[in-house]
Amino acid sequence: MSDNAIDLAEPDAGKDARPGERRRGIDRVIMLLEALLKHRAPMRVGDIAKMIGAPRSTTYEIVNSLLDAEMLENVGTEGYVYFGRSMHLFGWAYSHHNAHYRRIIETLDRLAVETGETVQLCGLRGNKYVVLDCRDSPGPFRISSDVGVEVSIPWTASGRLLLGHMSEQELRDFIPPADYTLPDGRVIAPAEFFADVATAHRQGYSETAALADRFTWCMAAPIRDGHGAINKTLCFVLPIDTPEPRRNQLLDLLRERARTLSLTDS
Amino acid sequence: MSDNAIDLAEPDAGKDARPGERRRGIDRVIMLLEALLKHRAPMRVGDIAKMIGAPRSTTYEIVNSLLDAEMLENVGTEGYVYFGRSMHLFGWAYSHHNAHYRRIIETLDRLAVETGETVQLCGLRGNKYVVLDCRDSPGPFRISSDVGVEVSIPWTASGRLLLGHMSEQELRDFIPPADYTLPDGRVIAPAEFFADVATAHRQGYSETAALADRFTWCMAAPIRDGHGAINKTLCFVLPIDTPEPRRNQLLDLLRERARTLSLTDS
DNA sequence: TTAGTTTGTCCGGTATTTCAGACATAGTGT
DNA sequence: ACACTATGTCTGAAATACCGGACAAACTAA
Repeated sequence: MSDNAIDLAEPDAGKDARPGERRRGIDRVIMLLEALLKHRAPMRVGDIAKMIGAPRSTTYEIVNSLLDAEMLENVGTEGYVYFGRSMHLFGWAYSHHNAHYRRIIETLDRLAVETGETVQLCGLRGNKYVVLDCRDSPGPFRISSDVGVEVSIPWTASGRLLLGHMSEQELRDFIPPADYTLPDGRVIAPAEFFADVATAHRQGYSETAALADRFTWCMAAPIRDGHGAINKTLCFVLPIDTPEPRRNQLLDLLRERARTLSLTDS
Repeated sequence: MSDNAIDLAEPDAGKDARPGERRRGIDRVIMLLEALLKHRAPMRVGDIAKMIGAPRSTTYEIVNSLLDAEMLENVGTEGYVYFGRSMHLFGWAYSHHNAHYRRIIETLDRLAVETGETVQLCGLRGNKYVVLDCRDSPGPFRISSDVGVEVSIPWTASGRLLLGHMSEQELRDFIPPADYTLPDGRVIAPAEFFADVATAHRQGYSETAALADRFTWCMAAPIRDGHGAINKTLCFVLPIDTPEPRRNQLLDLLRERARTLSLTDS
């Protein structure tokens, strides 16, 4: 209890964790990996068991299987486990299975080197926004956000682009109401957000200033797949005081590069 | 049958695939992911079922669960699946969970930029050698080897370093006899290999010329963990005709950088 | 057309796995 | 010393996940 490894403060905790319920090993594995990703640090088996609501004996069994497969590995002196080498290889295979993704990563690298700013590749995961990859600005003011951490869509510029294909009703159904509340307590009016989405769709880019936090100016441009759909965006995270001429210059660059990466014009 | 999606030509195929044997879902999942990694391309559910020796109905069930979790995703028009977005995130979390790995990757980048050669980060996976990450030479002669593909240890320079802590008897037990046979049919004498391992251990680096293929000169230097053990190596893959002065210069650079990355001197 | 193959789904039975709980051991704090 | 908590392993028993097989639909080839 000294460290709060378990955060049961989740609003939706215990959603269907009725005790005495038997679950499949596969589902346990999925929950375990998601829990580990959310926690972002090695965990002990006991804490994993509590976090995913599984019996300890079952958790040991599963963890040992995954350790054998190197999908997890022991870290630290004892008892802590985290993702293993196999996961790296699976993830690498995912990233490189098509030439398109490789081109995107190269562009990300080039943008970062040329501008010295923080650049991100963003997408959706379920009804949340995630950073898929990033290159942090080398400057002293490092505004970094971790790859893989789920963020409410309305907090982000990219989110406005990624939802451009949805009708207002679909948006209403898709976004959890709680996600309109910003970290500092302010609330975005849904109607305003819907208008932003429509604007982003029309303009082909999106910008937000001091939204998720007070210090950043974000701009995002869409990468379209072969069907014209947007499921990834390229994005700059700038200090809020970046002068307007430079912002515009960066926006043009971002849009041009994203257009180059797109597989359709539309 | 038009494409050979299933390669049952594996020498160890059907090792324990006695029909009528029931297996756990978890084990099926592990086998499935390994199969996908080995195949290195999207596969159809039917082919996966054959490759891992599972009933089709079971395979559909498992694949659908993994699709829901985004650990797999549909690719192409229909029926093909490959690793999904979640895998990328899990793998990314693995790569960055400690500062040490990040430093290693930065060094890899720098070495590649500075020298223009192919640089690799290598390690073991079970009793095979794998490339964990690489930066390919930008030149016209691209000697690339895929991340994650398992290779026989005796074929590699890094392998000789990674086994430095083993006794001759341990080496005998560890290496499958078939792994001494090179791709072109030549056979490495085990005694010679054991001597190489000892030499590499003593020298603190290892070199091989025209071993796994006729065109490459490989050199590897050890990255030691906090206990002095070697579980990763830094490695150059050079064209075989690289002049000796340059080779020596590169070897010095490689050894210096690997030493910098090591957490112990030993 | 027919015959053959593959895909995706569904269902009932049983071999197996998950579960709860106990246990020894180790650590912590008073 | 004590009480308390957590770890890792084992076991019996019951719930159920996996399996085999059947089925319709789609596709191919002759």
